Amino acid sequence: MPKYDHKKIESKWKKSWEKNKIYKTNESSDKPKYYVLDMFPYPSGAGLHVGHPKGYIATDIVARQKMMQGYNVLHPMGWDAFGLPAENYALKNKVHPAEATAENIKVFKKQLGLLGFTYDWDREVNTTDPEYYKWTQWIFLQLFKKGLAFESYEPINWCPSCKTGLANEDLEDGKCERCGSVVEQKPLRQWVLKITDYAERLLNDIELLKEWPESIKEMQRNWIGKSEGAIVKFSVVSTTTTPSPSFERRGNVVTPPARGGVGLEAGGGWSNSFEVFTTRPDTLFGATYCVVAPENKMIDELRLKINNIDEVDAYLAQAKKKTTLERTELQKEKTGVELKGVKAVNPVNGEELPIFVADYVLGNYGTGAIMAVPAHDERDFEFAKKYGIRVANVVAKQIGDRINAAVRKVCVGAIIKNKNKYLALYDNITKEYRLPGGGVESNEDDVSALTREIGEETGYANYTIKEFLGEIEANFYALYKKENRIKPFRCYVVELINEDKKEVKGEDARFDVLWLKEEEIMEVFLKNPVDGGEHEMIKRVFGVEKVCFVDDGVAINSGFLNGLETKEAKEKMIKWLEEKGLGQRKIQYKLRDWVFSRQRYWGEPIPLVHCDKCAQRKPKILYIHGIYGSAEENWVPWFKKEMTERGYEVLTPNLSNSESEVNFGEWINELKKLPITQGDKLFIVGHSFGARFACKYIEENGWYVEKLIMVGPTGPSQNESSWKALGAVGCSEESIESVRRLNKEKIDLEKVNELVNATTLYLSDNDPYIPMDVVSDYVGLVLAVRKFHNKGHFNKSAGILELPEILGEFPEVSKLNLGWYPIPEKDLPLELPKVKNYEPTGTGESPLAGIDKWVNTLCPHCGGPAKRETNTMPQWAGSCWYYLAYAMKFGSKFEWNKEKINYWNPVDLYVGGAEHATRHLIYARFWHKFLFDIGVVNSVEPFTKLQNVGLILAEDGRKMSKRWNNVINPDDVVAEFGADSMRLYEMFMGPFDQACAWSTKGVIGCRRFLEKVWNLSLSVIPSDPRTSLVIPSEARADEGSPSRHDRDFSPTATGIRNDKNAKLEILLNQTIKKVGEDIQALHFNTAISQLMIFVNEASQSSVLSLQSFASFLQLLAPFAPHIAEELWAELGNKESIFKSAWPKHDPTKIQHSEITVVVQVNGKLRDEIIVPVDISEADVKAQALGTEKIQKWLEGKEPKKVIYVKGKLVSIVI
RNA sequence: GCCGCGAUGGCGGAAUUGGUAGACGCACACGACUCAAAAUCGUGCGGAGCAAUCCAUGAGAGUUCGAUUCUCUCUCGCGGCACCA
Repeated sequence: MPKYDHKKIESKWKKSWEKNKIYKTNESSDKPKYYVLDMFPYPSGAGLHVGHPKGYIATDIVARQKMMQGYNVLHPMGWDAFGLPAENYALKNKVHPAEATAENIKVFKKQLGLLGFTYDWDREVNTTDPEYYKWTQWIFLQLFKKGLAFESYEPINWCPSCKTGLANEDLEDGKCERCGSVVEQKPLRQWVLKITDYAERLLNDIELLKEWPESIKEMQRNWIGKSEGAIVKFSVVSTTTTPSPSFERRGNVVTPPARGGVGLEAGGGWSNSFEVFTTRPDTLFGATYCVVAPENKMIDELRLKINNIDEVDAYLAQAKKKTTLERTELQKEKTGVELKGVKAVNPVNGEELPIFVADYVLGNYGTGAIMAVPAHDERDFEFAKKYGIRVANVVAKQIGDRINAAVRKVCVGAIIKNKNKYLALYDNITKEYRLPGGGVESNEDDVSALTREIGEETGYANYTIKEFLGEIEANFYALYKKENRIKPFRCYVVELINEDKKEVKGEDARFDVLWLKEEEIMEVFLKNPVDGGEHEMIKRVFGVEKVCFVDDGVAINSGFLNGLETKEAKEKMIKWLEEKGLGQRKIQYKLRDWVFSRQRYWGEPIPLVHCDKCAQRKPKILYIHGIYGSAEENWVPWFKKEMTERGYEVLTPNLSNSESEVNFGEWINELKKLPITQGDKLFIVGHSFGARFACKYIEENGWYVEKLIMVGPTGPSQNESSWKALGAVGCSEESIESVRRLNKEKIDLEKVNELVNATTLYLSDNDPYIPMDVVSDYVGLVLAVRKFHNKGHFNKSAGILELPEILGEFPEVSKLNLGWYPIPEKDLPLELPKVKNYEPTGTGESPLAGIDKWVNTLCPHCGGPAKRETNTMPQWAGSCWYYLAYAMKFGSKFEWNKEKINYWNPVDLYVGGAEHATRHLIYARFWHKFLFDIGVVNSVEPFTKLQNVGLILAEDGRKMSKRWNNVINPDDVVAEFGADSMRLYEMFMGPFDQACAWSTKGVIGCRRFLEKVWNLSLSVIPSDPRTSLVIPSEARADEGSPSRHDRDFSPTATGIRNDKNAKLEILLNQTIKKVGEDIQALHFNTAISQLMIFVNEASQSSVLSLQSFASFLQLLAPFAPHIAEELWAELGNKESIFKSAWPKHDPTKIQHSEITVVVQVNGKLRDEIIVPVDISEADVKAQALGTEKIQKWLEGKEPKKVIYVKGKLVSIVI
């Protein structure tokens, strides 16, 4: 047999596998499915280095093992090919990005091919393929239709070098993640995805991700950044007496939105309130000033009331110039300017507080304004110190538990001063700080007690008592004595005369005497968790609150909150605010909406069209009243006024209310006369009978409705008592009969559901006509149900003349995307036009904007002239759903085949770099949840198990990079040592998820191992005939019977049966067990180590059977597929090793009949004994005690205790 | 600053329901084979000591018969977030 020639073997088997399509996967299989996925690569021009394939090797190993274990395995590969680098490369080299990408993919594919992966290339996907991005666009359109994509003009992060807007996730330290340029804030029209609507679910469902690394989950939690707190409303008063001139806008001010914050009074007055967000509503009494962010529009609205507006403007201009980077990184000192002439009124105590503008408050978090509580917030504290603002302490440290506290005798304590330092004692036993002092004995006065204590505890003898600070009550847990205490504590200031001291003896020697500076001693005591009165003493000596206290504690100086712990105080304050209408509970997230447009060429076109004419049309609300109802009663007039102010057109037809019966046809006819046309943003509110009728109307009309709100709707669940109640208020029999009739008439709820984007149902617990049960009448609709208390039938007889809750159902008009229409789905994909000039413009316009022929189109709605959206999607779009695409591929096309998608979904194992934690992995989870919501995938989460790949560093320990000239190319490694050696080495380097430096010597070590295997085969496989051992594919290794084989080389037949043989058999079984388990756990390094142990042992023992060697090859096959396949064939097998069944270990053969038990004396290893495996505890103990060595260690003493750990050790305690 | 993770021979690393620390590989040393070298095979390989034995898993303490594994404090390194109220 020839020497191990990797080149020959590897090319031979690659061809064979390809030809026989052994990796071809299909869904028609009765085997269980297993979906292993790699994060698909971005095909860069540089090609692969050895680090890239590490993850692919791991998935390949798992895929091959799973195949052998009888799973139907999907292990695909594709290309994430849109994005800036390809475009930049193309620009530089004057080739079209499509061509450059195709070229790069070719190189990548060839490189990957060298490593012998199991990809089913028939399922290859490429995000830049129009057939692929047809579906990226389709998903975007679904998001658009559900109101989750909206047009925004807020300033966004703009990279001046990449010339495009970026999402929050695309920044690193305020710099562009791609090119490192400092990002600017630029107001820009853009498309934004409302990922924040999913924030809560993205956060909660992290719980479901049991098999994700904890670190990634933590990063996602932090990124989502949930904070619970409250919104508090502060009113603003003017302190200037000069009457303001008639209101006039200055400068280029954008019309303020109606949302939150400051509103203008109708008469053109000035703003009179603003809102802040806080997580510490319990500290409201401690607010001593307020801060608004420079971006906050209230400054403009207040400007006529601000006396120092020039100074403020200067600050705003300066703040605007600062980049995000400067605002965060160069944050050394906080700056700000007071808005003179106005004051904020603290709602809880009416105090007038100064208002500042300062850029330490962010415009895009919370409300862009804060209440500042310097005593309990580090940042506010810093700012307050700088500007000399009052600090008001309203939270005290939580001290002992009063209930179980022992009242102690009067104590004295001292702060000892020496020059500018102060003395603190550090207790080495309890690890706490305290001040010298102690109890006053019955025969002492304060001074003698103090003198005694200072002497005992510090040793100092020469000092004068300077000042008595008064008595305080200290309530605390005394660690040293382990009890709760309350003590009257009398405080003195003492000054040292000189440092002469006596030795400290006895119990008091446990103290270290520390001399601390003012700041240090405050730090030590004000932050010390245990406080025996020191906190208060320090405050009295140094003046109040020079250190701010941010922890939870007990409310003080806080009116009705006094004495409550932080948690309770928060709750009580929120309740108070809500009752008074001065604020409400609020949950805030750090997660920002996803800026989804890029002003570049190489991305998916956004499939929307804008029609100026249609944009002029207001969104419409159709209100349908109930029987005997009208549009002039109940809350309708109020509602009409409110919504008209918000920019909606509210249609409230009075429908014919015949005394005898309602004529559906007539109602429909009357509604058809209303000025509503297809394509209008239409909202429908139906009350009572009007609600059910609304469903009927939608069904017949067939137009798309943004939202249907059903208030106390009639339904088949209404019963005799509701009819009676109706009769009682004078409803005629005929009318009741018509309601009954419509209730019975079938409404196609499924169709209604398709036409309506969202449905909400309002019910009241004391509605005389509508029982809560009507919910079940509408289960066909995906609806939100809101149950109200005590609102009757939502009419004037229940006293309902306003229904404030309903206002929240309607989005701001600016988020309704007026004038925007999706292109019809049948026209997808909207292909990226082929152009000559795809350079970014840098103006904020996409290069596509310059192609008139492409831009100008017709409005899908009115048929008039319209323009296409010219921004493209970000690189992350295509990767949000690619794992589904592999299951959707049919030839060169994709098809949303739910059955096939759901066969594979979710991904069982997903392997990739940790750098995607807060981008791809959040974006993909978001899209997946959305797809679940619209019913096109069957799981809430896309990836069951996630595994991070550790980086491979260069041999010098640095990152592999052209710059350092330390890149190792896999092609070279494969050529020199073979793909099998490289695969083996990359898995052997260390723990899979850990970074590790490349070592060529290490590769050689793995190569040597494979050569050993090769040589082992020489000694095992008889040279002739070659068809010596065939293991049928369905055979299990552990049940293979000798009769199935052409020849029998089993140990029994050859007559070799000895110790060595049994030993090797046990080792093989152990190896089968360990390798199987280790692959499962992705502990490849230890699996390989076990394989090495087996080969070392087998090489030396010369009793290896063919059968055992075959099992070994099966274990090796996932790691080193080529050599394993070659030797497998040498054994005479006609079918691929990957069609064979993964070996199973024999549980009776993993343990030797005799085991070594070690004997410890007092925890130290002293001897070992060899005993039968089934020895009894008594016997093993007796034997252990009996050995010569142990007898020597016992020195005749009786053992106190003998512990036996089964099969491992005996521990003797003497 | 906050959050998370980690620290074991000359190097990569193994061992955690607490039970023989250093598996496996690399490097190194010696020996065999060879005229010689490479390759290969064999032996050794944490430190100290002739040895018995002692010391050793970042440092210090604690719990335990017994700690790399659990608890506390600290140091260093890596990753993430960073004025998010």
